[in-house]
Amino acid sequence: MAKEQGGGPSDPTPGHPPEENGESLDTADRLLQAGRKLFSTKGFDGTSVRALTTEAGTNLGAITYHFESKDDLYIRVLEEVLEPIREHLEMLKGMPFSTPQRLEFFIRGMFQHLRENPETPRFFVQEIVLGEEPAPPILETLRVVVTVLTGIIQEGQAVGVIRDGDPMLMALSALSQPIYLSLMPRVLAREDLRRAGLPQPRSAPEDHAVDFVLGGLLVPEEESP
Amino acid sequence: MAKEQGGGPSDPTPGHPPEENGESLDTADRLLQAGRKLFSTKGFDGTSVRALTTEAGTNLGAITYHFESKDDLYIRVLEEVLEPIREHLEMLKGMPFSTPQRLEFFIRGMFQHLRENPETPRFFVQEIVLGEEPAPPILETLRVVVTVLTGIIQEGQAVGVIRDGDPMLMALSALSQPIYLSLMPRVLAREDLRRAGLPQPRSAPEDHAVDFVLGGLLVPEEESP
DNA sequence: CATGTAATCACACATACGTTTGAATTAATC
DNA sequence: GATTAATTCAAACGTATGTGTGATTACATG
Repeated sequence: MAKEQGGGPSDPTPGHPPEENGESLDTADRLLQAGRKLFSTKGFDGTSVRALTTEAGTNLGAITYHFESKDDLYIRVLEEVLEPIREHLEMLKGMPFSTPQRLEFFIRGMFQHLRENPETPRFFVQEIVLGEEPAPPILETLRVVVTVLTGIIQEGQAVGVIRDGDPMLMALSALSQPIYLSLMPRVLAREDLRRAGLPQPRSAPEDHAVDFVLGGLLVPEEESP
Repeated sequence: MAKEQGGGPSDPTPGHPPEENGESLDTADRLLQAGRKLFSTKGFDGTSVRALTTEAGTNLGAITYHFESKDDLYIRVLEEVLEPIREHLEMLKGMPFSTPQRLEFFIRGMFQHLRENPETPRFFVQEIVLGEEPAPPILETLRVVVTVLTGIIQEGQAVGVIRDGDPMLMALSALSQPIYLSLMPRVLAREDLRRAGLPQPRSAPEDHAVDFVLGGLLVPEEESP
């Protein structure tokens, strides 16, 4: 086997250009792309190495060569998918916003990320629900998100703009809306459900989520007496 | 093969007592029970026929005999798990409650069901996220739940106790809380996350969910001028 | 007790799985 | 142009998969 032991096929120092996307990605990147697509929609166990390598247009052995195993490819995909979320949270921390503005910024940022990366909530939910325990990148992301959100909420409670209540559960409820509302409408829009008379969403989930979460967390404004 | 073509091993008219649970369930029921446990925690693809029959303490061929196939067993499990939800909704329809009372009744009823049947939300999100399309029992349950909830919300909007907004998205948000909040706290209570300083929930998710959903949907009460 | 059906069983079948192997090919270095 | 390392490839490995087969046991009814 022509492979150094370090882990992965050495750094591609020789002249690879920044890689336009579409066709001319190198094999490892095409495998990551195939992993995003297939793992997210069919799950880890529902995705075979053969399906991945076919989707990536490469050979059966490519996963073992470029990554160590199917498991390792999966973890790499997960890390790539979750990275932008933590970046978004870093931005959130450094901004001089009020509590409601922070919450709205968080929700809209999450929606934007999930719109651009529809695989994310699928991975997230799979990891929460399946297997002994979620993979490390999921746990770490969850830890960061909940910590930041809980902090924002406690801050708001101290100032009196957020209701009394368990900050941790409030954080979970806020997080639930982008995840849940980026998954469900697609399902409910199915042809047969529409024909069965199911009412369809008429407004943007994003705007609804902001109203719903702020309504659920903020102390209601009093009418001037 | 000693099996009639109709589908399933004829009705057990001969003297089966109502079946205490625990040990003395017959093979088909033990397989359904094993399916609940394994399918819900490992997914369809992650659960082998051998794992199921071993868990049920029976022979490898038992699934093909008592059900037609692994797929058929899965659908049967799904139907059994979802049935009580529709029953709960039937009760909800017939009750002379106000809109907020209806919403609270729905949320608490869902929490109770999910507490007694922790597999339900796992099946639900697996079906939403994995595969081409959710299985028929899921779609039908979803249709009923969303239809009923949307009706309640529209009714409340007509009377003026519920805010303006898309009734369908409001229904989804209400449904999201029992599902999401019956899954997440278990994950966040993990030992390593607690050691990493993650704040832990201090109150009942059920009570929080009622406050959060009602806060997000109801028109805020005005202070008397 | 004899008969017939329901249920269980051990085992075989064909296919699909993730990974390994070693040769063939490509691309960079001297 | 020769040498070397990186990558791709076809084929094979051993194991696990879902289902089928036919014999065997359990049990109610005549």
